[in-house]
Amino acid sequence: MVERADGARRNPLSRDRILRTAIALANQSGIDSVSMRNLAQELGVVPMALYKHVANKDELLDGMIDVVVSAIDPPGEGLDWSTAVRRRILSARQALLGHPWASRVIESRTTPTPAVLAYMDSMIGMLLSGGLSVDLTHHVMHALGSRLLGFSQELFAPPAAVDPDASAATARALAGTYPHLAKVAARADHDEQSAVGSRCDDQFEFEFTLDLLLDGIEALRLQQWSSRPAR
Amino acid sequence: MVERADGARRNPLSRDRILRTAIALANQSGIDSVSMRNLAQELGVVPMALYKHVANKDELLDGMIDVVVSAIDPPGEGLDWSTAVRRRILSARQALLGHPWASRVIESRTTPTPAVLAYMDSMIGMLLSGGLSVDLTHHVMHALGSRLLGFSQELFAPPAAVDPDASAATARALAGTYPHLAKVAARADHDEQSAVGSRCDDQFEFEFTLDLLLDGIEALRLQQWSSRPAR
DNA sequence: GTCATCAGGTGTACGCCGTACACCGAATCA
DNA sequence: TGATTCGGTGTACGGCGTACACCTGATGAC
Repeated sequence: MVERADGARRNPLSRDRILRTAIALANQSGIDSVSMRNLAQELGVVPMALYKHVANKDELLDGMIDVVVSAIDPPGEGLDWSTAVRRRILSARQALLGHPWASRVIESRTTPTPAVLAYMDSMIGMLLSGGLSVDLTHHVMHALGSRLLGFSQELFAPPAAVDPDASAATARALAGTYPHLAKVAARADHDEQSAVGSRCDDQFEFEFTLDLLLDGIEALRLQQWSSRPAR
Repeated sequence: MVERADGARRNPLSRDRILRTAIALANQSGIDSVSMRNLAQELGVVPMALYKHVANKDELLDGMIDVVVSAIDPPGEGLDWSTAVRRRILSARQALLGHPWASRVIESRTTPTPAVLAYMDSMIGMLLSGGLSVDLTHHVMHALGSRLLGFSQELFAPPAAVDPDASAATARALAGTYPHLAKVAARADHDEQSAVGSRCDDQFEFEFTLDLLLDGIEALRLQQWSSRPAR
């Protein structure tokens, strides 16, 4: 009997299986629980076995990112550049939304992965064919930054759990020390929650800023803006 | 002799001295080298001694951030909101520029530190007294995000060292796989460097995007924009 | 059919990390 | 004078990434 029922042979390790398991683990238990040891255990294998398929942990993380980024929709056709870019970015956001760890991992990488490069390349293509100059396109890519991939660098993460009592207390304390902040925060809970820490509508904030940028860029395009002195 | 010359007594540990040493260490050797053990050694003390002054490593990092953020200039007086905010943000950028680790640490924190809260509170005050509605101010704070503190979430860090030969080779390889990207990147090296990986003018990119946002916001203010249906 | 090769999983070990806990000397104060 | 407290010490634990030697079963050449 060459085929055994023990599963080890039926389900051999592979880079792909490792990446998919790592992503599932990160989605479910957070990126911190993705250690080589944990991941190996999840796969029913000894930690060092992973190293036959990924060079090291960095490459593992890169691989995870590539899988997620590759799932972003391709650009739509026959749209003006602005709505095409808008839709694609919102699709990227959608793709990353189920992988809350992804943005943090992408940020922490020092070298872009192939899928990210491909995505950026195609995004640049959309801008250029939309009539933006190479010059403007360059600055636009910087301006959009990580927003291209659908996430924004908020200054601090939203509070995990909301204990109404506790946050009401903090709210009052905050109001004393940080009056302006309290004023805005009080408005920020959208009519349905009462505490300072309650959630904003992330999607709205994201689109608000995205449109602010896209509108500004379109205006620059129309006036044939250039960062270099015309000569 | 109560006063000894051995230095241990003359230079007792203190939270402040720990924080300043940690910041210096991070500036010099990178944030990764700021471990409790390393830091203790730097201070000529045993690792556990630190715990008499900071609760744990997270609190240490928070403290480091607070020191840096507290060094941001106070708001200027007698300016229109937009240039006031612009100057303050650029001052924040200046303050963080000598501490390249700071942005990454700030991003990684889940809870804002007092100094960051104070900074944001005063920034909100500038916006409100500049004539922005509470509603608009809220969205503006989200839109500016980490840019408030003078850094932007670039998608990947600049390549550390530039080997002309190697990057010329990569440039050619890139041009095949990512033609649009190569086109923009080729333009991006500002007339003085030749390779793909060469640096952009970070300061220019930062101000470009900042102005894009501020101009857009001023336009919204003028038209009394509101995210809520007027009633 | 036999044997060398080799891909892929294993076991052990090293040097880091953060930090819990018991300890202890010196200063402080009743 | 004796108890208390403050701040630095020493040891130890469980986690991490991963280098390295090892083994084993499948593959391919003869």
